[in-house]
Amino acid sequence: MATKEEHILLHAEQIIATQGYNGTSVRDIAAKAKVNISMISYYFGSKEKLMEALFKWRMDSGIHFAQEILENPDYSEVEKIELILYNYVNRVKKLKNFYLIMQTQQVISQNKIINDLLKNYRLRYIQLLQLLIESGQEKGIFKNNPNLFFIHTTLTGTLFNAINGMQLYKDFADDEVSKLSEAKFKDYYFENLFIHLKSLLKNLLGYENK
Amino acid sequence: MATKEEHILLHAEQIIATQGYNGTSVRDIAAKAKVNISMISYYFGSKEKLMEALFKWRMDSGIHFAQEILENPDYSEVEKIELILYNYVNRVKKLKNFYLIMQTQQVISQNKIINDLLKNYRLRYIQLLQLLIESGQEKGIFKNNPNLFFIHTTLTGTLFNAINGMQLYKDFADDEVSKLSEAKFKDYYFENLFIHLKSLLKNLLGYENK
DNA sequence: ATAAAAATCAAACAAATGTTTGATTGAATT
DNA sequence: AATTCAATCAAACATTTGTTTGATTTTTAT
Repeated sequence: MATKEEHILLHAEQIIATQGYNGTSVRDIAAKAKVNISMISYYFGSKEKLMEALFKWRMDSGIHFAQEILENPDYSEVEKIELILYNYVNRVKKLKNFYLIMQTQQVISQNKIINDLLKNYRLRYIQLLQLLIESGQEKGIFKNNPNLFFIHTTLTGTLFNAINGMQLYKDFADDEVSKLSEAKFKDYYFENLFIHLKSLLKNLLGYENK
Repeated sequence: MATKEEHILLHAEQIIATQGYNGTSVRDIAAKAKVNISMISYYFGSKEKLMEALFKWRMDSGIHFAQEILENPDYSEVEKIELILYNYVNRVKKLKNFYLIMQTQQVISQNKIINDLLKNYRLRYIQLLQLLIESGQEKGIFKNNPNLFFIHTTLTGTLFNAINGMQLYKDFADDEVSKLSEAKFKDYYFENLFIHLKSLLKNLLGYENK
């Protein structure tokens, strides 16, 4: 994708994340990206197609990493699932704004293309988990047989919900933590989030620490 | 609250849940509720104040039940926390549409009153969990000391995310389940969701089955 | 039955919306 | 240097938006 389109998408993402798709006008986007209003139609065709372009752009690179980990024979099942989880957490941390948009679009999107992208994203992630968990169960590494679908619901739900909760977490943290810089606090927050999610997985699947 | 206002709120809730606040016009609401457009201003003052009224209306009855359970000396900590969880799950099941709205507003709301309501709702729930967990830890019923904030994030996140996943779950379920009626399937889904959440809590807090 | 109050209505309002137009500028190609 | 193509712009467009108006109907109270 050309650099000008990315420039617009980048700014659109920021503003749509905080105001929502319907709460953001093409004039808002144009102003934020410092381009003429007509450039949105010029580059994307319409506001709706800009949104579709944003989703295609951001979701493209999504599953590849996890797929590679899954096929790598050098890792154990425990290592694989924790690596995939770690990657997921870091992706959400890095693409915070996009995952906020995903969260709202999952509820209210009427756009078929976006709905299909969202559905496929979920399906692939669940199937990936399924392969990994079944493999671990066969080898006796995972002792439990939990509900696959709800595991995914919990991982994704916790991650999504955690993005909204960052500010509130600061109020709960002790003085040391709340004095951290914005970036340092973000690191701290997502590190603890990862630890929490790891412990969830460990209990759900029933495996021992390495 | 008078019955006519409730009538409007009820229909507004339905349509805002599927289209979002900004994606729903007062004409949409008026049409759905079969009232004249000007009735929205007449009864609520404005579209925004209608939204505030919806939040006040639905969130009012929220925490009372949990508070009563907490103060009841007849229950053990394990019973208390599972009762509160059960009540929470059923509330989400019953007020599905409102919790969908909550989910999106948590991300994009610019309304101070709604933001404050949402924040207080979270805070009270976390504090309630804190009291319960500390009490259980003192008595040695809860063996672990997990991150309180992230427990709440997981419970709420799982529940919220589960609302969106209901349809997808049907695709994963076996024939028997997918043949169920809409209402029966909803019962089945939320029952399994409750079991899943209970198992999460049990592992996180570290207690044994009754 | 009459007066007062509450509820409903179609119509109008200004403002904001997404998109298109047609002219103008800039860069690349011949 | 002339021509072609891509990019940018201010202005205009038809709709849709939330809200208000002022008249009319319905309900309530006297």
